[in-house]
Formats: sequence, structure tokens, C-alpha cells
Amino acid sequence: MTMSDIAAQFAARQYKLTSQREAIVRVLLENETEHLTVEDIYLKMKPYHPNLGMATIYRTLDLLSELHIVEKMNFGDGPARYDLRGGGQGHMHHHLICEDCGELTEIKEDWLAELEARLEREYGFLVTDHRLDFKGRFKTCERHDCRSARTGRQVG
Amino acid sequence: MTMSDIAAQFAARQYKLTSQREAIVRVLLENETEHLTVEDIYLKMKPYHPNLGMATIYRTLDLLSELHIVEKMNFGDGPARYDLRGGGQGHMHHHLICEDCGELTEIKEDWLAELEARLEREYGFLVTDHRLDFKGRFKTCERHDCRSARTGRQVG
DNA sequence: ATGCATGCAAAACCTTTGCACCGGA
DNA sequence: TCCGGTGCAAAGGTTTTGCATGCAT
Repeated sequence: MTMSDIAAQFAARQYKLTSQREAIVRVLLENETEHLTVEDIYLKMKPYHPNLGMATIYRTLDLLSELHIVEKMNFGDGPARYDLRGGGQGHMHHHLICEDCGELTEIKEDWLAELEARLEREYGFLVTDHRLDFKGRFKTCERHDCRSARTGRQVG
Repeated sequence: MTMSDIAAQFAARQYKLTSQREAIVRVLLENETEHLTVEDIYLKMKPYHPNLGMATIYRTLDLLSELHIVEKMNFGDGPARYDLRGGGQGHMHHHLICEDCGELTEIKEDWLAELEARLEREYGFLVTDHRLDFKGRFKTCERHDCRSARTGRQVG
């Protein structure tokens, strides 16, 4: 996903790619592997765009979601997180969420094609997108044996 | 899942099963196939427990989540929804979310065992729970051809 | 008496909205 | 000029928290 791809999508729908919107997209592109919150974006932009308010970020992210450029994720603890969708393949979002350290890891593979075919056959349901989250623990997690000491951080 | 199962789990952790908590559990048991919000529960209980406030429901649901008796789900639109976990098998939560009508259907089968085994082999990640949501459309959905008329309801 | 649980209200938190202003076609 | 976009502040909805009271051991 490049800036000019995104510019083309804006143009196709007659949305304006203003300097604010472009700056927000740039932050997303520069942090492609992260799952940023609105506040994350706000703070990263503040030095360069001190007047840009969170409302504009919310509005821009809604727009980008509508265009399927970003995906909005809400894990139910704290604020929603946003993520550029992967290159061509479109939908697929799988996460490993460690219950010890809270780490959120994205699985880059699409393992669900056959399940989707089965849903269509057996439920008459045409899948356009999915999200799969696993909770558990990394064997190598440094906090593996600290479970009882945890404060109540919600990881899912 | 029966009330006495739940009572046993409370006792095992030295939590008190007060009349308020029992009433909340009863509402969940009586609506086992629904995905209730705190407000849903509050309104259902109001006639019988007019003094019971939402704070108690929040606190009780947190407790029930911690005991893995209910699952908290947040789809990012509106309030969180809560659901009794299925009988013995423990974790498994798969949903079909229709983008036309917003209907939320639960899939009652556990299709992910082999994926979980693969995650352990390839990522060193021990899965304790997962959630799988599919967005799409039921072929039979009555609103199938009304997409352009939709207001912006968020279904995922 | 001690400590957990409750009820109420206030606060906190995240997000959306209203409205005046700005800037490009 | 027109219209979408922005900035700020206020409102909205959901959830958490503080604190006094209540209840059971």
C-alpha cells in the first residue's frame, strides 16, 4: 500500500486528500507493523501539526475504514486500534494475544479459506472479512510465571 | 452450565454468591442464547431488583469473566456484550455478523483445533482461548439488496 | 469487629457532534 | 460563492471509582 494507491482511492470517491489526511496516512505508513490508537497518532503528529485535533484523526480514520484502507480493531480494553490493511489480498486479521505480557502479535497467513468455503455451503453465509484472535501464552514469554502477580490488565 | 456449577466456582475462590450475583447469573442462564449488554441485564432485573445498580452488574460480570463463566465481547460499536460460555468444552466463540442486517449468529462448532496445534508448533504459542468473527452476508438476508440505503451502522 | 459487597453519584474515558471558520474549486 | 474539511469545545455513551452503608462471618 503506497501513498499514491491511497490518493487514487480518495480521488475515485471524490474525497479530498488534504494535508492533514495525508499526514495521518503517512504516520500509518511509517508504522505499518503497529496497531496504533488515535492518541498514538495524535502524539506522533503533534510536533509537526500542533493544531491537528483528535476529532480530525477520528474522522479521517472513519474515512479510511470506509475505504477499507485501514482496519479498526477493538479489543475491549481501552481505545480502538487501527492498522493498514495488507497489500493486495484484502482481508485477513489474525492475532496472538499473550495473557501474560499483553503482547499483540499479528499472524501474517491466511488459514481460513477452507472454513469460509464451508460457511457458505453450510450456513449460506458469504464471508467478506474475518478476524481471528487467539489468547494464550508464548512459551518464551518472560512473564510466563508471573500470572498471579499481574494486576488486572484486560487482554481480550 | 448450571447454577450449582457456578456456585461451586464461587466457593472455590472464596467469592460470595450474594443474592444480587445470583440474580445476575439467573438472567444469564435464562438468556443463554443471547449476547446481553449490561443495560439488557439491568432492565430485565429492574422489576425484581429495583435497587440493583449497573455498577454491581459491571462488577459481577468482571468477576464472572475472571472465572471464565462468561465471555466479554466488544464489537466496537456500542456497549460490550456478555455470554455464558458453553458447557464443558470451555473456549470457542465464533460469530457470523451480517453486514446488511447486523445479525449476530453464533457458530456452535469448534473448527480450530488443528490451527491451534499449528500455532504451538510454529509460534511457540499455547492457546487458551480464541475468538473468530466473520463479516459478510447471509444469502437469505432480507436486506440483501439494500446496502446502499444503509446508514452507517458499524457491525464490526 | 472485620472485611467483602453494594448503591449511589461522580469521575474518567473514549468517541461523536455542533458550529464557526477556512480554503480550494 | 459553494461546499467539504478542520478546529475547538461541548456533549454523548460506556465503564470505573470513591465512599458511606450494609451484611455476613
